[in-house]
Amino acid sequence: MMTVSRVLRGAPDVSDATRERVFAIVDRVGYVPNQAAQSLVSRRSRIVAAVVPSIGNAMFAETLHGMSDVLRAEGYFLVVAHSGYSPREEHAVVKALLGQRPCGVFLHNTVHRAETVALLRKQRIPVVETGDLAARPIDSVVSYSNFRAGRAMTEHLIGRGYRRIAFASALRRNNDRVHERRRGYHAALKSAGLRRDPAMEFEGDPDPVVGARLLHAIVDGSPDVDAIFFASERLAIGGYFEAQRMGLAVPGRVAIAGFDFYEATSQVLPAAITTIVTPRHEIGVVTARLLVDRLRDGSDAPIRRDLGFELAERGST
Amino acid sequence: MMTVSRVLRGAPDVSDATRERVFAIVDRVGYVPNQAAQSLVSRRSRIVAAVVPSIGNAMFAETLHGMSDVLRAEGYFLVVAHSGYSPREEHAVVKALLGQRPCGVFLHNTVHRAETVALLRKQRIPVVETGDLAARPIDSVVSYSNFRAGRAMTEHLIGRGYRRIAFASALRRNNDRVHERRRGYHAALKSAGLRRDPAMEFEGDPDPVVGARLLHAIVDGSPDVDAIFFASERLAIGGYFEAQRMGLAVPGRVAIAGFDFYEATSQVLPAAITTIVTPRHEIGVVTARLLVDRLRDGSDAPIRRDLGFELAERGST
DNA sequence: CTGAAAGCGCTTACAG
DNA sequence: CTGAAAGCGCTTACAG
Repeated sequence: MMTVSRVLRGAPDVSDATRERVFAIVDRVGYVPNQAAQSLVSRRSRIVAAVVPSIGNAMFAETLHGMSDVLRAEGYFLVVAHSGYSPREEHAVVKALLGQRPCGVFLHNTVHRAETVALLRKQRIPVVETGDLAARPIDSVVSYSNFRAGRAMTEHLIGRGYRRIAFASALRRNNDRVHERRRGYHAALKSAGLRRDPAMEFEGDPDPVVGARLLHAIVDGSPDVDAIFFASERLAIGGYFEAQRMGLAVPGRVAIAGFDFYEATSQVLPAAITTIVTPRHEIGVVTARLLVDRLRDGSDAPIRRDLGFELAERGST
Repeated sequence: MMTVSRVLRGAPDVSDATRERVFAIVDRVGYVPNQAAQSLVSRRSRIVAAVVPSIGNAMFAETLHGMSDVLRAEGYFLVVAHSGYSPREEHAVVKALLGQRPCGVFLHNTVHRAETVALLRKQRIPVVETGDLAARPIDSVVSYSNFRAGRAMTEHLIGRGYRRIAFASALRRNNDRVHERRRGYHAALKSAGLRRDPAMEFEGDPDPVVGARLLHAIVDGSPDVDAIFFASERLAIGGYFEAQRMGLAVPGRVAIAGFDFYEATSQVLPAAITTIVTPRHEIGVVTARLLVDRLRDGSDAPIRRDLGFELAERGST
């Protein structure tokens, strides 16, 4: 039994002849070691737990994809769960996942309940957060800055000569990402000497239908609006087509900017939508590498990685 | 120790006073039972393994989302991995996942290597496949019929008076879903007395840029084409905008039909794209329920569920 | 280079 | 209603 264990773990001190016999038999009988027993006795699992707000959301799915690419190659497993954007559910999910004794935890969210933070800290395992470059992460953080991205887009619009810039986003409650984008929008307005106007700020479910409704409401309510920064791509796409339906030229009558890469936005006609491209896949890859490296080294120094973003200037602004 | 075990599993035969003491202490110290030990001794894990072609693809992510909704509520965990559309990698991934001794396996694919089928059958655990209503599944199958969907869309086009209908899809190799859609296309042509024309069939990476290129090639190469059935939504969206760029009226000059729900296709102007809406989320929910029910009953009767599809008729046809 | 002993953290099955 | 014994399938640490 010990010899099989050694061979499968690639330990030295096994004769070539024995090694080959073991491999042959393992192959023939289709033996796959029981990971539960392995992790019980070795006191380390190969399970990484990931909690995202929604598994079905392509943005988060892309990051999970990146993680999976690396973890699979390194012999780790990815257990996923979603919180439905609720800190309360996040806590319940994290607690349940800890029953698997994961060797690392990934949270696509940086706003947690105090008890969730305490629970995770107590585990003494690496925890990586993303979603925003949080000022005070639980442990490590791999992200881009929503504040800087929101500011960059607003500066872009100002640079193009727009002065009455509306801001429309997903619901801000419990959503640090959106909150930070809005802070960036405010910061850019301020440095340009433009006044913030609460009547130019909107939020709603991030759905194209809502985006359409918001665009309509904004243009009707503030006829002097000359640009709309949709800090959510699904709102942007809905707003874009609503502008077409209303016969408003984009960007002639109103410029439209989005946030995040949503494939269709680069395709739409007559003008593709200017947006912020975030490194979704890379965040997953870097997170997984960081976890794997730390488990190998046994290091526990928190890591902070800003992977940046790109402002894709297109015809809509 | 036994008493704590009983209380946490909700076993009877514990006095109320003891039960309360146990809960109080468990809460205070934040005790979460080690699932590895549980599954080792009880010989049943609470892990469901899911393999999809690509985690980042929104279609598959939506099904995983549905599974996660149910599994989480029932106390199960979802371990996900992707095969990159490769049967060889699928085999490696399935084998690795079996090390977790999952209580059930989900495969978003119905074309496997013989050794993968054999390996899974040997485990004596429920296996659910989806992607297509496979004729000979490993065990259970929860899906819709790509053949019927492909036929229904082609019949729709014929019913609208189109006669020279091109078919463009993702690469067919190792992709039963696309293969079946094409069979449905052929069946509909045949019942309508229309001739199949190999020069009207195309495949390529399912990317909007490829869709644009294909539309261009089809219209140039077969000037008499009057409809294009893109059996992949990302191709459809690319083709749709390319038609606009080329100044071709849709559907006046050429009708365009898609496959699968891709949010933007319901938004585009001037005409939304006719498509097949598949029950992605429901497939996940039904799959998870089926797994949970079977584990509870101990039944091992294979189940076959056809969840159907909807043909969403829109302006583009 | 190979193997026997001990034990990871639980639950099953049995005794009281 | 409560608890002691045995053991799940492995690896660690030690002996030869």
